[in-house]
Amino acid sequence: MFPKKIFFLMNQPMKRAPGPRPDITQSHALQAALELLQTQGVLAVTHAAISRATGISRSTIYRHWPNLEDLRNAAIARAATSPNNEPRTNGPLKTDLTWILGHLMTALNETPWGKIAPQVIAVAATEEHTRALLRRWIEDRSQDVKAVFDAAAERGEICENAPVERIIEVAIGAAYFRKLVAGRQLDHEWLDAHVDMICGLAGKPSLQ
Amino acid sequence: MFPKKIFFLMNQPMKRAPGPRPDITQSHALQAALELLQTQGVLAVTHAAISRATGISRSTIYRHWPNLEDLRNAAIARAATSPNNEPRTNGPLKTDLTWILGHLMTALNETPWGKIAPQVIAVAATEEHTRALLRRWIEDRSQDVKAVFDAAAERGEICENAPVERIIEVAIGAAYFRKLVAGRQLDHEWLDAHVDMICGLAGKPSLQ
DNA sequence: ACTAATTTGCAACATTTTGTACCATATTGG
DNA sequence: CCAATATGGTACAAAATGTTGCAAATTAGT
Repeated sequence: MFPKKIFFLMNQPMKRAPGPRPDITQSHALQAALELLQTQGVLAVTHAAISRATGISRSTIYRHWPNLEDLRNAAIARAATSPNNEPRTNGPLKTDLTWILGHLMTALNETPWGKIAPQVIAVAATEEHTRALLRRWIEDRSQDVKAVFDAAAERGEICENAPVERIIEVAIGAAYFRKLVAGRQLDHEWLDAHVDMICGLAGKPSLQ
Repeated sequence: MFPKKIFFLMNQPMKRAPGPRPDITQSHALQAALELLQTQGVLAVTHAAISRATGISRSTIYRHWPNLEDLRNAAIARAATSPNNEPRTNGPLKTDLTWILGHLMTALNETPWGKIAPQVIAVAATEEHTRALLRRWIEDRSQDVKAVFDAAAERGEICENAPVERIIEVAIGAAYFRKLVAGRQLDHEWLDAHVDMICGLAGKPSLQ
């Protein structure tokens, strides 16, 4: 017992956690919350529903997240982890734009983010953390596109007085609006036409 | 009593409704629901909250709308009534676009619709009627802009192979995204630059 | 293998909200 | 004044949030 006491005194926290890994339960619960959010909206994300879906008891869920809002935020945060999209900045502007906006398109079409984004936007209107998360996501995407434009500018492919910030906003905003608000499809036909349009806004007429 | 009986037999329904005008209670309740939706999101729209805000009893609210979803939809429908924006189609494209997109700007900035739109978009993901309402609103705005473009085309101000449908989507979508998703400001400076951009997409180079 | 820490599941409980039903009351057209 | 109707209040069942206490299962360290 003597060495144990020494050990205890040395690193006070004694942190290691036994019991079934909380990571697993957390992961399951968040996954279930995310699916409810995707398929049935904010109102359907309840402790009872998650418990039914995962088999995790209600009290355990309360232990991990003190209230429902925290759980929702955690689930949203998990879906908002940016896919590491290295933007390509070698080729001509049109090629690079097709690459990076194609990534945005698949993110909206095929990842959880695309499905929960409308809910996130609604929650962000009244909830601080979610608002920050949304801003961050948009900022990240904007930076990706900006990198493409900066490289194109360096190669002299861009009209000097082009309002790059606004063009980026239009490039991303139109995709969001078409898919999430208007409920129309984002496909390769759309992508090509969209990229043409954006290039037309920024590129030098002589290069088109 | 004889004439009364005759009257009764003549127009059977006997429809007139005594008691305090239901229109007023309905109006108050919907107004309260709308304000809750604007300030605190979907989750805050409850019978109790509306009752507290208006003084109308809970049972009366239930009589008017059998469940909460109906009440929400009614409140949303009330805010979605299109402001009768007669688009101007006389002047040059740039002037007309500034007029109609200025109306869109003020709608997003100053009407209830601008504040509840994020909530509406979220609800529309899982609720049929709201989805239809949202589509309708967007369709109406698109038609306004389209009228401007059609008139400009008639005057020969528009490049013939310009993808008008896509340009309209971008014109409206960018405003939505900037205001509702990115949380940035729509002001006259933005409007002028945006109109310039849109004109650049559609107009003949010779006219600019 | 044993101990001790920690997580989990279960049950009980108070509170809030949705939704229903009934009854007395106030209002109003005829 | 009468009859129809809307309203307010209360009572009630069901579901959801959030809290608390306790027994059982799991696991790191000795």
